[in-house]
Amino acid sequence: MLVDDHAVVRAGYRRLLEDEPDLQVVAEFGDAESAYAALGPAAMASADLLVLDLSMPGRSGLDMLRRACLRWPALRVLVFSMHDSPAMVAQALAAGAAGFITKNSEPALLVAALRRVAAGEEAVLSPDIAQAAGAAGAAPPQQALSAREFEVLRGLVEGLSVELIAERLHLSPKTVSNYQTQVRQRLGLSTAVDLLRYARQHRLFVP
Amino acid sequence: MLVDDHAVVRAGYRRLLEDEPDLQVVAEFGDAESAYAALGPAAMASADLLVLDLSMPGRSGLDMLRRACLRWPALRVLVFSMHDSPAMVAQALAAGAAGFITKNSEPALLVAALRRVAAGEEAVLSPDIAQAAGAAGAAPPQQALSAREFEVLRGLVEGLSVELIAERLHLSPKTVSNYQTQVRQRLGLSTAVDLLRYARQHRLFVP
DNA sequence: CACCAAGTCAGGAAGATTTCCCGGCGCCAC
DNA sequence: GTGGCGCCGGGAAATCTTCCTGACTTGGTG
Repeated sequence: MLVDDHAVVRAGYRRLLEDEPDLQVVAEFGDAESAYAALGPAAMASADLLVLDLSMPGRSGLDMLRRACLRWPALRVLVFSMHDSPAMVAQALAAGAAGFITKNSEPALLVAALRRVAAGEEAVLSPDIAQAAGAAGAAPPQQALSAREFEVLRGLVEGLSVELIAERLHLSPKTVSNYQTQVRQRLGLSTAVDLLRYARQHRLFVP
Repeated sequence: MLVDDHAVVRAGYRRLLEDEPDLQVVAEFGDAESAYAALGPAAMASADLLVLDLSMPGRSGLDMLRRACLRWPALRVLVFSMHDSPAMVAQALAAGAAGFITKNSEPALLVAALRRVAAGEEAVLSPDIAQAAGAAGAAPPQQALSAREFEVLRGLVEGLSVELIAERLHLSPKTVSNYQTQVRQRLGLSTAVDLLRYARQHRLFVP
């Protein structure tokens, strides 16, 4: 199954995957919600792997990933994203992804990664990510963030108010406010502008 | 549907609208929250248009607009405000409004604007706003800021705290705080992140 | 299985900030 | 001069942040 909001890109690597005799695309979706809705016993029976792009409009792809892996533990997901920040990779793996490949990887790498994920391997990373993660292993300040803290940070960086974030995550504004405080002190940032600078430097969310 | 916190004004143009045989007011609200709460499938079925005053207590007008348009993409909103700053107009349109009419427009203009919005037209502006927006298109809108306001904006964009800015400008933190409020209001920006985005878009201070 | 550590969620209370409203200055223009 | 406008901040009220606390769920671990 493929999930990617960019139809052209999606069609592109669909073709690419179908050139492999042992790979077959049985479904594709343009947004996380409809993909999640389509997950069910039937889908689980007919599909072995899910290729997921995280950067999609609307609800966070990360969120969909989390929910999907929770609901269908047998699901094997390979994240296929344009992002390459260690923080994003860490979040994706923690959310239940079995691998993470950047979109500027070689086509052969995608296929290879898919086979490794299918074989049951965990934490399949493209080389560029593996080295970035290695470098960040020494000083990964933002890996200290929990899933929720990360989501709140995303909202803040997008310029959403605390209330809006609370609504999006179905939380009390109070809780979001508390998370905000935690994030700020974990990251050692005082002003909101510092926050945005930090996110930009670490290429966390949209440029 | 009408949303305006000033009951008298609301009743006034309600009458005005109901003088038109093809227009009918099916609901009205005095604050953004209750209006937002009332939005639902039933409301969407019975109402074609929403006339919204942004300047309501709690700064919630824009937020409500954003949330409402997010949740109900089919919603057609005409903002009917006393404000006419290009920044505010831009913000409202960005938030999802289909039109923006100032409260000192001719009554006939409101009716005409409503019909144009109902017909599916986007960015329906009253003449005064259209010309203000046009002027702002050529001349930078941030020139509406006074020197002090500009300096405070710079400090904020640089990520300085209110105290630091006050110290740099030899002012009371209180004064800086007040300027901050003014700047945000003039530019129609609510969160600090919006502020930074604005500065970046207008190439204000070199990042 | 008991147990602990960590994450999630949110309320209360105290403190800090923002916002709104207001008044006093000084400057410039008409 | 007088009215408008920018500058500067005080007071009061509203709002937000911060810190603390507690309940509940999860994922290991001995």
